[in-house]
Amino acid sequence: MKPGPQFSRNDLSSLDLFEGLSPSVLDEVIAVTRCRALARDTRIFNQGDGYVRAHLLVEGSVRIAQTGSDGGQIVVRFIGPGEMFGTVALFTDGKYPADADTLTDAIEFSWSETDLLKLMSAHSQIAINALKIVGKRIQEAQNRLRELATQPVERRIAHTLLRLSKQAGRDTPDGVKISFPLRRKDIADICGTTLFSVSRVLTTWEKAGWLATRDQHLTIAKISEIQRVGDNETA
Amino acid sequence: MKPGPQFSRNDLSSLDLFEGLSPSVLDEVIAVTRCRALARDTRIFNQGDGYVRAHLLVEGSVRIAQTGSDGGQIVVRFIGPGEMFGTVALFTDGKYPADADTLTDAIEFSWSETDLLKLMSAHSQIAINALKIVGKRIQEAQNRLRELATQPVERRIAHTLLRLSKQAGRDTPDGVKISFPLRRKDIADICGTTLFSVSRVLTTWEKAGWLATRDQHLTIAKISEIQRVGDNETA
DNA sequence: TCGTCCATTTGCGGTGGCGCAAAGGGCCTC
DNA sequence: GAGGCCCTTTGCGCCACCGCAAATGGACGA
Repeated sequence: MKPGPQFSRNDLSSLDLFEGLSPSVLDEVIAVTRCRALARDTRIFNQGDGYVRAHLLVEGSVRIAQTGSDGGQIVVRFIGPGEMFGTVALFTDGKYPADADTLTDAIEFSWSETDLLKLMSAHSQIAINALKIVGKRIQEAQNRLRELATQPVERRIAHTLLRLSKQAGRDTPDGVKISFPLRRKDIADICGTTLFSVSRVLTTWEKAGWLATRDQHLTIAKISEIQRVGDNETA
Repeated sequence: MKPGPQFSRNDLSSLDLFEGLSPSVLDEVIAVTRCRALARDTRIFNQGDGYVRAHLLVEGSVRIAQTGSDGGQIVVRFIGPGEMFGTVALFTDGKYPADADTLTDAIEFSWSETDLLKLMSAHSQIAINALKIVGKRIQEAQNRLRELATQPVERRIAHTLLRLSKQAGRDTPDGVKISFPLRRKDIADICGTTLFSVSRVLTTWEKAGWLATRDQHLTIAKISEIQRVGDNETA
């Protein structure tokens, strides 16, 4: 195990990637795990970097964003505690396809490509678990593609908020609070529009009392209303 | 091996999914492979179907399309010989996320979820190969997302044609011919626009002598021009 | 308490591309 | 060879959405 905050088998066994592994295998994993603490607004890796590792966020939040050869940018996804990131680069061309930045102070585990490959070769369960994770990501990406291609901005924003509250929502007295710090620009980059359009829509919803923004954090008071906008065609 | 056209180890060993396997393992695979011949315009599986198999197209072409709860439809991808499809459903919720239709007469291999899972558990190389395949798909999906979110229709169409010619292009005296039968509507559903817009753009390009449509097949005479439209911002 | 910085809001104008309707144009069937 | 079917083209009007500029509003630091 490499330097960093302490952790135990339990920290790993609860993760999707290492589900169903015996304690001795977990120990093997731990032996090659690197653990790091990261400050807020740190670039973890750059799009195009060649020295690839698989990452797992233990604590905090991370934004994965992709920039095109023109300036065009999208947020691929936000990462919360317990989620993997930077794994797509593994086993393909060996280059990260996007940038990763911490939005808060964070703690991550990571593994080198070769170490992880050895682990997967020896323990196919890990590879199968990884397939499950990547499969879900693909489904999500395909749904976003369909939304982007067929639905108007308002619906897309609604779906984005619903997805985010499912991923990182915490119940509070005021409603469901999304635990990522979100700027308008971030939301725009997720659902493929401009921060202006997002601002207009969110302001409307805010005035209607459906949600509130405080301190770069969104709290949704009336999920059902958002859901209605997302589903129904007659806004 | 289940009934159907004959095939041998060689047919499998050249496939990405079974790369690097020993002959004896290939025999194991063959033992649980189902092979089918399919007529043109056959529905292979429906979005939402629960009885899931992993598919591999040996010959012909298949369109994977997703329909939303509203009528909105997108083409997720076209499948050519040697490519896998319907694999995302495995290991996730066990339901196909899209429809699959043959565009031509076709031959496919397929495996049941449980058989494939057994194979992967026993031979981690298969699982790792699958990860590579799925990883590429995710990268492609992310690139499409960015394009859809940031680029105007003309550029998206250009990129779509470039991708298709890379995937299924064959050199001919007249240029690169895309071996899928493509209707305007298909192209529109790939790049998130309407068949009208596609028609307008393609007509322009056709008049410029950059490409030709014959018999539902596209032949690109001047790839470089298409490339220029795709890359450059000043059309 | 004031000034600076950053994020957000809001107004206004322009337009890309959608939507529909109607007119071609192949191809197949009878 | 006449009719029907499907795909495509083309014209026209319109509207959702973008793009910019300027105003507003906190948060932070001196």
